[in-house]
Amino acid sequence: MHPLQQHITAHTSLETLEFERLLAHFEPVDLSKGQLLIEPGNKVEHQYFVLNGCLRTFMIDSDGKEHTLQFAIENWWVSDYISYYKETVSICSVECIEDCSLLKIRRVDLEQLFNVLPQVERFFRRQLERAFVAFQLRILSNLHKTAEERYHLFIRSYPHIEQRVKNYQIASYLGITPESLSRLRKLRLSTDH
Amino acid sequence: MHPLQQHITAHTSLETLEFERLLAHFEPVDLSKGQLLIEPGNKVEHQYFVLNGCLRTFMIDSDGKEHTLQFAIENWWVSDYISYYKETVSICSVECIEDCSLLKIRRVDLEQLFNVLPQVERFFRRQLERAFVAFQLRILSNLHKTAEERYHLFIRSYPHIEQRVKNYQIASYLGITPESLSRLRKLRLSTDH
DNA sequence: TGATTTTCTTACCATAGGTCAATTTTTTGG
DNA sequence: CCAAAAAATTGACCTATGGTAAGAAAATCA
Repeated sequence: MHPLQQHITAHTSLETLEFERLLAHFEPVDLSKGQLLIEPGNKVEHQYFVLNGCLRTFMIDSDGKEHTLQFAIENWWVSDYISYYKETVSICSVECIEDCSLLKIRRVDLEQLFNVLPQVERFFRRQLERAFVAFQLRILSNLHKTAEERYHLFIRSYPHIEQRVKNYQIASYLGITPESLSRLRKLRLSTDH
Repeated sequence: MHPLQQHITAHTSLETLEFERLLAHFEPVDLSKGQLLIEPGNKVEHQYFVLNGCLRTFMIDSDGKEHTLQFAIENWWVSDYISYYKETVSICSVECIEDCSLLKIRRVDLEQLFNVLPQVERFFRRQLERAFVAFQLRILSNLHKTAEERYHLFIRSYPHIEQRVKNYQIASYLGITPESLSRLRKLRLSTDH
């Protein structure tokens, strides 16, 4: 079964014929490590399903510092969702941390499909519910957990991501400097938590 | 026009007959200032539309400190969305900051309605898109802005909320202590930013 | 494989924001 | 309208994390 079909049907029932109608609107995108899928200042007309590889959505602030909003690996969706939904130019970058093989779909095409395939709209609504919950939990986590607790929560929650990304990228996801992360990691090695 | 109908049709087209079918599934809830709409440890089966009043969703951590996820006033939706969507018992409280008049709908009823009224599902999907964007922006904001910047962003973004809630509640939304907020405010008075 | 670039670590000092405790101000409810 | 409770402020001190800089380690690529 197609990885996208498997992914969708894990969450929402969808006939094979319906899936094929949906799939027809996706186009493959292949990028190599280091390339940018989305650059700041452009319209964001697509979202992307990850077949293979690892990516990161991040913002560069006025001091030149990077802030990571999300990582994405196989079977995750990625885009600059702020700009995708607001229909504004991107404020974030999406970079390939590894060589990537993606499927892209245009927002307007997807919204057209919602009119004829209600189960597709349902899938994306549920996807959004899960993402929304994840971000609410992350806000709570940032509000009351220490950097060390957030780091350990991160590696427990995403062990397969931790191994594929740089520490400075994890630091920018946690909201600390690479130096602070390095200190936390050192601490942990000696006290074996 | 009913405030809920006005709110929905501002975002998604919906026939009056469809609206009435939806409205039939809402029930009024009236609470007075200080009462809890949702208490930790219970199932969260409803979400609520605010007709009148002001509420706050917050979590109490293991140190007894409060962390505010959202405020809600007229024409906003409120619940403990983490538990509502995950279908787990609540980890958050929702309290009435003022006397409140709400309309509640049960999640299972709403999902039934999605099957017969696609425009209702569409409305809630779009609602979720907007909320998702707001939370992504808040994450970015927490990652790189100082407490002072976040405070001023808050009062610029929600001037009508700022006037209706306590400073310690704003502090717990920003992720700082009431004492720190007090110091920021003092600073600002003298340097008129 | 070796040279170059990138990432990670460490040390030292700086600072935003936290903690605690006392006081003042505001709000609440009888 | 007043007493009590809640909220806000202030001051003194503290701590987690940031900033900077330099060297070590790891990754990249010609």
